[in-house]
Amino acid sequence: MANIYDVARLAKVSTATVSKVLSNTPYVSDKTRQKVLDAVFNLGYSPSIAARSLTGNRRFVIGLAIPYEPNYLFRDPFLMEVIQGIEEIANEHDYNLLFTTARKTNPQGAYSRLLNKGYVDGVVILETVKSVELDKKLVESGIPRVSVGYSMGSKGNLAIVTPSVHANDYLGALEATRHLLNLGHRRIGIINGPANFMTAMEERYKGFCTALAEAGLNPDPELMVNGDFTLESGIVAGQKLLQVSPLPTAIFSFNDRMAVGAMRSAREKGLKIPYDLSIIGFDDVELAQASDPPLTTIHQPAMGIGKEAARKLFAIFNGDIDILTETILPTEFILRGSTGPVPT
Amino acid sequence: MANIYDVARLAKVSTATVSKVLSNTPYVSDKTRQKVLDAVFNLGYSPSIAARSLTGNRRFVIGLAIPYEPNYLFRDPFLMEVIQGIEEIANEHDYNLLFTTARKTNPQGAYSRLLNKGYVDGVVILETVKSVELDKKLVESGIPRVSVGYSMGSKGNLAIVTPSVHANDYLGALEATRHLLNLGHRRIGIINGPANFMTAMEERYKGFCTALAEAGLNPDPELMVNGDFTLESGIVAGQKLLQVSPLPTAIFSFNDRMAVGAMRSAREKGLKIPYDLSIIGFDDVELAQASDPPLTTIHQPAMGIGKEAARKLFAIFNGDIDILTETILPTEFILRGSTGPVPT
DNA sequence: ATATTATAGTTAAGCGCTTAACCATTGTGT
DNA sequence: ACACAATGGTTAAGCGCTTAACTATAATAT
Repeated sequence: MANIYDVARLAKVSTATVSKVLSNTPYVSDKTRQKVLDAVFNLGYSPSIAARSLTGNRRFVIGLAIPYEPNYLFRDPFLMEVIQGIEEIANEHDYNLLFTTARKTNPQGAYSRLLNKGYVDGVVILETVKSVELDKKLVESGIPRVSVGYSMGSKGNLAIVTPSVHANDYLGALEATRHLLNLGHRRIGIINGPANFMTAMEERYKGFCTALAEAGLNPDPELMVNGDFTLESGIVAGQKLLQVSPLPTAIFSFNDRMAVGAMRSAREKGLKIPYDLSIIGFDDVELAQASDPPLTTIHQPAMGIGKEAARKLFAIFNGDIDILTETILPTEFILRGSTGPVPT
Repeated sequence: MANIYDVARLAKVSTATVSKVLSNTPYVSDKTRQKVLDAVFNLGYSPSIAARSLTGNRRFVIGLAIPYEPNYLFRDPFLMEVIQGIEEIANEHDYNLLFTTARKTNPQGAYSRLLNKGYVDGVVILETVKSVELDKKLVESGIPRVSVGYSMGSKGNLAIVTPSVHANDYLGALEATRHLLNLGHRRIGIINGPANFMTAMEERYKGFCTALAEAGLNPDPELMVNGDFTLESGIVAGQKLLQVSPLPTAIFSFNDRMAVGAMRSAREKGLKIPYDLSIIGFDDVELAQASDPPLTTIHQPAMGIGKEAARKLFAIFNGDIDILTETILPTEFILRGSTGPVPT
């Protein structure tokens, strides 16, 4: 494997010049630059990050801190799309992604590697409430970080400690609920995420409540069940909701997969969607288009969220950002076939 | 952040001794060992991997070489599950995963980073035919590698150059096709992957042809269309197949997502599944259970494939494996509701 | 014409670690 | 007693890169 000396020798320049060319430092003539580039090409040279890192600079790796069990992560198309967005921008900058998922066993172990200076230049955290602790460690370590989700600041009254990117969960849920209310629904079941799992779900719940309040309604605790975002949990949740009496006429699921699960339970109960029961989801993943009927849902710009988060991280690297920002991306109401007027 | 000199100073020994203690080299007295350990603890010291790597040792990172456009990758639940399996085992060994996807622009660039010594200890390749070139480079670089898919050896008559792990695509497809044939279907459309994309698809096609041959049939070129694994491409493929005359009575899609897409086109054409048209998929991803009717399909042990691949890589690290092995995992026929007797 | 600045390149120190080569004890067999 | 090994520890080179400090030349201003 060629190193920088080989390149320098072949191009008949010093290693410093090679280094300059590679890092686009000015004050290198086009001729020299070309010589170096040719040598790089001919030798198939690419710098060792190990050595690069040692010098105390960039590692060209950004960490992805995932406080989920990998099962959650990899099965969740929404999360995957977020990651795709991150990867997209990272790649533009010639960066690689380092994955770290949480583990029941030795949960802090994986993270400590992330925090270890020398591993990554920055971290994108996929937020859950559980990440607060990680957050603290990151703050201490001083590693640039961005949260996909809600920074601590938007939670309690703490100062914002982590710049964050997320969709407008509140408005999205508000709109979803209003849609159902406009269709005449008054008993609306909701399928929430795991209790105390993430702020986003709390925001959606708030949006839901606000819309109800607008219609002079109060949330009925009997009509809320928790799932774990999987389709299976949606089936169970749907079954639970469909044995409450009087029956809900609509279900608002906080993600699409559980919504599709609920559709399944409804079908098994002989209910026709949307005639007997309306169902609305959240996220707008591929599954939402594939279901039968296609799912009315709230679109989240998943890829955009990921890209935004990555861009923000790079902006922090460059020092050209107030790092305490919170970026909120709009959601979009997507009308498909799973919602209809309340049955008479 | 403390470095090894700080530890050495505090423990009143040389850095060499600290290094020995940390790497469990013999010939250090218990007393000295303890002094060093105390110093390490008090300073919260942990060695910089950058420096460690420079010296030519382990990086605790394995690379994931993904010769797909990220769009393919992240939207493919099957691939994601494979990766989850890899991640699972990597984590057990305290390793992290480094992602590298292919790019139209500068396609070799991303990889060269992977190959760069100093980046990763080993590589898992998600195989496509396109990866052959990468394969060669990896062989040259001598980085331990495992392919999820077919090694070059199982393709032409080349010697096996990369240990590999994959499902028995041939038998899976054979079984799927036999199932349709047993139901009386004689005109079977197939939705293949992108042409010349990966060996796995060729194997499935072979299995399909063999089953046909058993029934005394020949594949009809008109009844094969290519998709790109997405649901959308499945819709298009379905439309194409459903305007061939005489109409196929069954469709075998080489993955589930396209199968569900084809179900959509069938529905739009007013065909009832499985009464007017049988559809069978491949993979058995979550979507297969969620579709209506649930999809009959061939189960691939995606997570198992990933785990196996990772285990194999670690075995190579330890030197306790004949690295030229090919591991084939069984598929399983999953009967659900999308296939039925040929319409009369 | 001279001083100044911009441009183009080099030299060499050092990032934090591992390890071969070396030195200094202590223990063992004869 | 002495040679010799086993044990416990140190010194210093070097991994491949970046970058501050420096030199040299060309362009521009005064």
